[in-house]
Amino acid sequence: MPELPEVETVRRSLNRLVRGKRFESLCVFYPPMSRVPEALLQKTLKHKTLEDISRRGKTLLFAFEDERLLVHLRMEGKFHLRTLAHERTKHEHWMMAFTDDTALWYHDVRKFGTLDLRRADTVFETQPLSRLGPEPDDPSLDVDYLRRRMRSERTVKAVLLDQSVIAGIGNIYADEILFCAGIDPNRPAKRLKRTQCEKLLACTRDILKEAVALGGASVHTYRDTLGIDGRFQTRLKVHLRAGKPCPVCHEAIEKIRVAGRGTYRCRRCQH
DNA sequence: TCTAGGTCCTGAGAGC
DNA sequence: TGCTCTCAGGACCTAG
Repeated sequence: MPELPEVETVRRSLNRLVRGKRFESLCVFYPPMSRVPEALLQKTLKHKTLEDISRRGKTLLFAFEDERLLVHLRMEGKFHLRTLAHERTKHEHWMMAFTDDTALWYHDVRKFGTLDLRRADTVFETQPLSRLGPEPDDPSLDVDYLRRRMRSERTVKAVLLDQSVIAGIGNIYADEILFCAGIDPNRPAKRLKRTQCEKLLACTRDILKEAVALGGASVHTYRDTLGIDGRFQTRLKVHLRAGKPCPVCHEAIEKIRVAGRGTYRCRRCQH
């Protein structure tokens, strides 16, 4: 599933493929996916130039001059650049055509992805982006902030997955970050000590930075826009490794359920 | 206000 | 072989 590193990889690919193209039309084949009527998208974006594609958390922002098209890939969303003559396949749910007879097709087996529209001057002041916490590399994300947000009855993993705390962390990286920090995902967040918050923050930054550099992790069905696999999956130490030996102590990795999510941990290394 | 759980959705895999 | 059931999970909504 695309988390921050995978969405960042998609963003970079899309910038290479479609930046500078002019909007011609947009067709939504599965209406519940779009929070804006198709006619309004057409009217608002018509003849505007796609100047840039940026990212906030796991959301992609297509900058069409003074408008922002917000795309969330959720579980399985991916893009393919095709010609206008392409025949729609079963899982392609919307398509954005450009004036050069190319089109960006959105493919999503589970239909969880979303499409939204905001004005550039208010995009960060309105939901959903206004709810997001700092990016992992944001200087405002420091130990004091993290300790404040960890004053919760919830488990550490639930807090890490909360996008209003840190934007961009999903299930895979939450498991890897907690293993790196030696923290049990089931531990109540409020019981973390300052040194553990420091370690958690350092691991968050290190792991996400490395994952971005490697093009994300190709697990489940994720591939970037060009169909190229990421390489971070070879660095996963606990996620999807139930029953396999811990790379540190060789105890078997166990799979449990935390915050409603399948969670992998080493009982011996994580406390 | 905070938290947990249900919901959306489809394909893969297990079990019979 | 074919059917049914369960599981996977990000974000939003609702109930307690």
